[in-house]
This record gives sequence, structure tokens and C-alpha cells, in this order.
Amino acid sequence: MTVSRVLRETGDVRAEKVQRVRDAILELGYRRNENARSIRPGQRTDLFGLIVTDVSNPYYGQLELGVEEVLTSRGIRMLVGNSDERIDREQDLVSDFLGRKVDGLIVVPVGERSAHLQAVRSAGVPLVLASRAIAGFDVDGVVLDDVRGAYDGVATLLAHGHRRIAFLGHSSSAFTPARRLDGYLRAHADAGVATDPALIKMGQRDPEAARRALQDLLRSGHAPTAVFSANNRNTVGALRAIADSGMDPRAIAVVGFDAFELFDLLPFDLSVIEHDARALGRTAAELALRQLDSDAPLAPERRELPTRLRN
Amino acid sequence: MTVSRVLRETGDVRAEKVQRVRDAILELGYRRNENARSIRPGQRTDLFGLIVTDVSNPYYGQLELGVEEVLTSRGIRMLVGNSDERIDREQDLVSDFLGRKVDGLIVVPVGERSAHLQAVRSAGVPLVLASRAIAGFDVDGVVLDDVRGAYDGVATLLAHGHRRIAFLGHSSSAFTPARRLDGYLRAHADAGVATDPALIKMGQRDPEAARRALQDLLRSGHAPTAVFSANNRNTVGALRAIADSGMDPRAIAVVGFDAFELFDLLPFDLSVIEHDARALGRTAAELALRQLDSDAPLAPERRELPTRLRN
DNA sequence: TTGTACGCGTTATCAG
DNA sequence: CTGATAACGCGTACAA
Repeated sequence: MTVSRVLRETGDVRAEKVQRVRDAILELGYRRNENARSIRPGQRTDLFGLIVTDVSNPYYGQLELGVEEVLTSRGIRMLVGNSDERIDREQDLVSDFLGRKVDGLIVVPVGERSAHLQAVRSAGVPLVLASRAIAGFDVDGVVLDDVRGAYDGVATLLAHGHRRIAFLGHSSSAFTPARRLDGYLRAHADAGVATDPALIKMGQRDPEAARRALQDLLRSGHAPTAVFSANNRNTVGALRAIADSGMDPRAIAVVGFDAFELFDLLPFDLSVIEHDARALGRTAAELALRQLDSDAPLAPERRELPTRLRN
Repeated sequence: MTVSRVLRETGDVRAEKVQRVRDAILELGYRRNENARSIRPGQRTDLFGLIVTDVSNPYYGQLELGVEEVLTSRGIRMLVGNSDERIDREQDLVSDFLGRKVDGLIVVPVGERSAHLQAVRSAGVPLVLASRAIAGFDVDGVVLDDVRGAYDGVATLLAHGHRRIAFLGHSSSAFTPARRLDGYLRAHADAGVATDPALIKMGQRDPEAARRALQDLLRSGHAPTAVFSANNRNTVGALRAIADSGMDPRAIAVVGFDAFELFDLLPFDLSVIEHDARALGRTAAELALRQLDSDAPLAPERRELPTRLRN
């Protein structure tokens, strides 16, 4: 009991005894068991869960950094899980993290299924969706201003006279690519330019798939004169396809969502839609902490972070 | 007790009661408390700690993925900490992770201090150093074959006739950059080429510092004709400096440790020393599991992973 | 096959 | 200021 008081610095232990306890701790290498600590009711674990779809994607690395930054300042540690875009892995991770009594959970959701996430809410654990949202599932979340970002990028291409702009997207059903496609379509509509469904390629999850998709388009009878790619995986694949095609790499204009290092030094006609993944992570963590700090349940808050076109 | 038996699937519960328990669990949303579980002596937490110096660096993202991959296959979760190259943060994280009773710890060590890591050993927790080592601290570890990698890269530059090759490194005291510098020096020695200390710039931790370092060299009286950069941060900075200098970007040959996406499409005379960070992560996790699975303490094992020069 | 007693390491509470 | 007691949720050992 006295040791407990010393470690928690409650202040009601005689100075001389504090010293003796401290000495003994050092001598014995004693360490308080945080798990035992947390099983008492009402106690926090100072542990958050973070689930991303691909830890090796630099974009999510930045997000992770932002989350870590905010949590560390509050003395909170982070369990990290990789769902690999698989809903079953996401479900396992969520369930496991709840079993470990995380104080909060930040998830980049794989898809539209939300039953397991609903369970997080029922368990009273603050939940924040980061980078993506789930239609009809009303919880705290941070996303980018995808529609405007895509709109601005495509509008620029249209303003430069392009009339056949390919769209390369990842999942065909998910929230974020759908919003980016929306921006693409609206930009066309506002410019009075008809879109060609044959130019819209969805479902490329990695650069190689994206490369093949654009390669097919370039070899088809009516190739695009420009490309809009909805994420950095598709941008990389698109550049590969252009480089492989043998044509002048600057003959096709590319606008891609997500910036990446040195993109401006590449010998392509390339612009990127830049945004701050780290700030997105910070915001997600802050939203979760806001819930944690509040006694009463709060109304879900959705934030949108700005994007910026760079070339 | 019966619930416990059902969840652990010990098999000695009547089928009908198993069903009733399962129904109740679903109805109540009951979830076993893993922390309470783990405080019983001899019980594992199925939790590992991973400490890296920069979660947002894609290299460490790959490493994290490799670790995750192996651990997940064993049902082990991962606490991730970011030391930000600061020894005090590393110490805090190690201490905290021990308090949470991790079953193993994988660390990319910041520097040469190892007292806090010695404590990990004393606590009987499997410890593996990844990507870097600490002189005089003999524990399991995985590193790259830095010396040979650097040697090969520099030897190629020398073979192409370069006689003034700049060296751009990160920390001047740490293990890994020292090994890479060693490779640089040996390649010169073997070729009978004298090195110029003025061309060796250490301590650039980010691209901007590296850019300035090379900029200074290029503007000096006797500029290098080639650059060897010891990590991807320095490579990025070096390319910026060359691009900013106004000279023909292919006039200076660059060889850099660490590959990165699309490097081959950049309009520079650039080769990279490639390696598999994911495999490094996998190996680190396997070494830790090897300790965990062994009853007797094992002799420390050091592995070196190969590198490959690509252009 | 099911249940009881106990202890893991911690802390709130109350007694001294 | 310090210590004793009880309880958190779980699983081993043993009893029924």
C-alpha cells in the first residue's frame, strides 16, 4: 500500500519512507503491473487501439505519427493493427482490442460493414473513423475534403483543354473513392463535358494493377489525354504505364490524389492533391480524447480537412 | 467458471450449457478481460512491444509490417512506440512496455545507451535489436550487411572513374552510419584512392539538412563528382541540392542506401542500395519468438541481411 | 459436469 | 502517516 502511494505520488507518505521505498524499488527492479492496475473498475488502461489498412503505406505512417503525437502527450500508448483491407482481420482486431480494454479506438475502416464497430460504441469505448467513413454509420470521423480535392484537380485538367480524362480508383464500393469519383463527375458536369464510362477504372489496389489498367486504356482505340488517379497507389501505377508506353512522358497530364516525396522532380506532367495525413491523425486522436474527457455522450462530430493542388 | 471453460474450449462442459452460455454472451455483449487474464502468474499477455525511431519513415513502415505479419500468425498483438531518435523517449517506452508485461520487445535503438535495455533482459523479456546494433551490448539482432552494401556502391563509383565522392551520413556516432562509412573507406582503400575528410558530412537527420550539406560542398572550391548517401533522408536531400544547383542533374552520380518508390524514373544518375525492410521485421519477430519458445536462455544470435545495388 | 476457494497485483476505503 | 481489508476478472486446484 505504501509503495502504491509512493508511485502514485499521493503525497501522504513521510519523506524518509518515500526514500526507502524508492531505494528498494531500484534495488529490486520492481515495476508496477499496469494490467493488474487496470482491472479495477473505473480505471483506465491509458491504451488506445489504432487500426489501419496498410501500415507500410507512407500515408498511414504519417497518420500513425499524428495519432502517436497527441496520445503520447497524454501518456497514452497505442496498440497498432493492420487490417490489410480485410474485414475479417478488422473484426478480429476490434474484438481483441476491446478485450484488452482500450480507452479509445481509431479505425481506418475497410468497408461498409459496421456491426463490429457498433459493438465498440455499445461497450462505451470512444470510436473515431479516420480517413474514411461508413455510409449510415454516424460516429466521430475525420476525412479529407475528397470531393473538392478531386473536383479541383479534374477542373484544372479540363481547363487545360483535356476532354478524355481517365479515372483510376481503388475499391469500387468504398466511401472515399466514391467521393473522389463524385468530384471527377461534377467537374465534368460543370464544364459541360460528357464523361466516358470506358475511361473509369475502379478496383486497382496496388500499383501493378493500376499500371495494367492504364496500359489497357492507352492501347485501346481512344486513349485518354490525361489521367486522374484517386490515390497514390494508382498514381504510381499510372506513371509506370506511361513510362513503359514509350511515348513522351509529358504527353499525358496526370493529377493524382496524395503527394509523395520528390514527385516534383519526376519527368512527367504531374500534379498532386496534397493533404496533411499527420494532421488527420492528430485530429482523430483529439476527437477520441474529446469523447473520453466528456461525461455525457456527445453528438457525433465529422471533420473535413482541406486539400491543396500542387505541381 | 463455466463461462471461462466455454471460452477456453476445454471441452468438459455439456453441449446444451455451452449453447446457453454462448447465447448469453451474445445477448450481454460479454467479453473476457485479457488484462485480468494476464495477471495470473505464468500467463502470457500475447503482447509485444515495437519501438522505432520514426513511424512515418516508409522504411520503418515496412519493418513494422514484417513484424506484424509474423506476430499476427501467432495471435500476438503489437504495442508501437515512436522514439523520434530521442533516448529519453526510448527509455520511457521501454519502461512502460515492461510495465504492461509485454512477452517480447523489438527495438530500433536510438543510440549507444543500453542500461534500460539491459533491464529488459533482467526482466526475462526477449529482446531483439532491429536495423541497428549497440557496440558491446550482446543481444539478438538483425541488421543489414551495411559494410558490403556501402562498399559495393562506392566501388561502382570508383570503377566509373570518380575520385571525389562525397559521403552524406546521419548520426555521426551511431552504429549503422559508422558501418556504412567503413564500407566507403574500405572501397577507397582497396582502390588505392585517398579520401578527403572535407567530403565527409555527418549528422544530417532530415532531407533539408542533407540538402544544405551537399549545397555547401557543391559551392566549395573542389566539389565532388559523385555522392554516396548513407540513408534515404540524405539521398532525398542530395537530389534536391543537385536539382537546385542549376547544373545538369546527370552530371553528378549518386548512390544511396535505401530504395524508394519510383527512384528509377527520376532524371538523375542515381543508383540505390536496396534491401528488404519487411524481411528484416520478420526476422526480428522470429528471433524474439525463438527466445520466447525456448525454456533455457539462448546464446545471442546476430543476423545480417543482404543488400543489392540497383539502378 | 459444475461449482467453490483462492490468489494473481493493484487501489479505494477505512481503521489506527 | 501507515497498514489491514476487500474487490476487480480470471484460471488452477479441488470438492461435490
